[in-house]
Amino acid sequence: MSAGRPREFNFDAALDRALHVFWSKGYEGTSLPDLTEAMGINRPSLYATFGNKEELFRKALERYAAESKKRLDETLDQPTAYGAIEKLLYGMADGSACPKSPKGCLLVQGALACGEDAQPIKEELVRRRQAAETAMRRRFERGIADGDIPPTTSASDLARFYATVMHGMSIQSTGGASPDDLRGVAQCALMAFPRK
Amino acid sequence: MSAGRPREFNFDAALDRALHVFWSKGYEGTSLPDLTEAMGINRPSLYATFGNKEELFRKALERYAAESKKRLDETLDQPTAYGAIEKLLYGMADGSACPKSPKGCLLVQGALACGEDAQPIKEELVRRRQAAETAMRRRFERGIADGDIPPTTSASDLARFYATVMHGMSIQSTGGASPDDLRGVAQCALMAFPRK
DNA sequence: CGATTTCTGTACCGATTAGTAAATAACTTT
DNA sequence: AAAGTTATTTACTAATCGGTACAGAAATCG
Repeated sequence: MSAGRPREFNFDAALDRALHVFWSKGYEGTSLPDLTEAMGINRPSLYATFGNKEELFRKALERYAAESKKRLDETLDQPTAYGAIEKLLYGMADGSACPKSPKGCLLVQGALACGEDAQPIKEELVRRRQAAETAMRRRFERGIADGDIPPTTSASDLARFYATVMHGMSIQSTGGASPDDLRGVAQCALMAFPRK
Repeated sequence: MSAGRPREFNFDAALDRALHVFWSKGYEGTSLPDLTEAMGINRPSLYATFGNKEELFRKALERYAAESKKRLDETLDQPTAYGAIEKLLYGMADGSACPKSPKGCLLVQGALACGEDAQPIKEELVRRRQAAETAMRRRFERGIADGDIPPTTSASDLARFYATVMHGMSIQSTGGASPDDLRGVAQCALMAFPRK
């Protein structure tokens, strides 16, 4: 054990609380009192442990994105590209039912439109969304190589389309759409999947 | 002409400037100095003329939504439901090219995730998005009645799907997607349109 | 003309923002 | 036990937030 007074709170639990606040209120909509109250710590502890508001957000985002990427990769790892995107869309619809998590996707809710201060955060989220789209594109490229997607298909167009649908689902979710509503959206979106 | 000192700025022009600020920065991301600077007026004039920040937003939103609804209704008024949604999606893709307007849709960008203060605004935007979805649903119902959509189709599911795609396109647009990128999305989305 | 009305500009308000200085408390190390 | 290290607490800072009081300016009304 390291020297000095041990911290009285759990790092991961506190970060998780912060994540949930940012997730539901967005970066700009979250105040430091919001954070300290949810995390159960006071301000200097927050600053000493996590840097500042922006760094705290980035740490929370990192945790969210790591978990998120893991699930994405697992979900995309299906025998066929169609099966992969099917599981992804329905997974998102069903995941929206979870009452423990805020609605929607942090990469969308976090900082979509914002003032100058939050611009770097906004851009970081754009990059992360791009990364997710790229993962999907690669899965579709594999699908073309595997022969389960027609070779004339544009993998990047298709990936952009499904990324778009998922972002839209995030909005629908915060707007009060039920998991069943979202399953309907997923079903429609799958009708766009290219077939020979 | 009414008594008293005439105002030195143009009401509509100032409101339009305010709209553009809210549109690009969101409700919470917009500060009063942002507004007064863009509108070319000082604070007391803003309050005397438009109420307060929230009322100003609502007035700007009203103007945006009126214009938006007009275009939506015009666009949906096509001979076939497919033609209507086709024109709507491509119109959105091409509209994103306009350098005068901020990227994305105000109904999405305005207040997606926010703190307590902005919650009423957020809810108002949810209602407006719902209204747009309803207009689309009605067009699809007409399409079913007209016989150009298979009668087994769920108009509400289909409307929710295309609303979802459009919201997603708004996000793609702020994320830097080009009109061409969005046209690709539109093309994919149209593949989901029900056929006999 | 004077009186009235309405807008503009400056200068302010209290509240809240993100961030910190300094004292104390709790631990390890020597 | 003393010294060194780190965390917690309270209290604070400067800046910004949304909103306003008040005085002067510019018009119409009588």
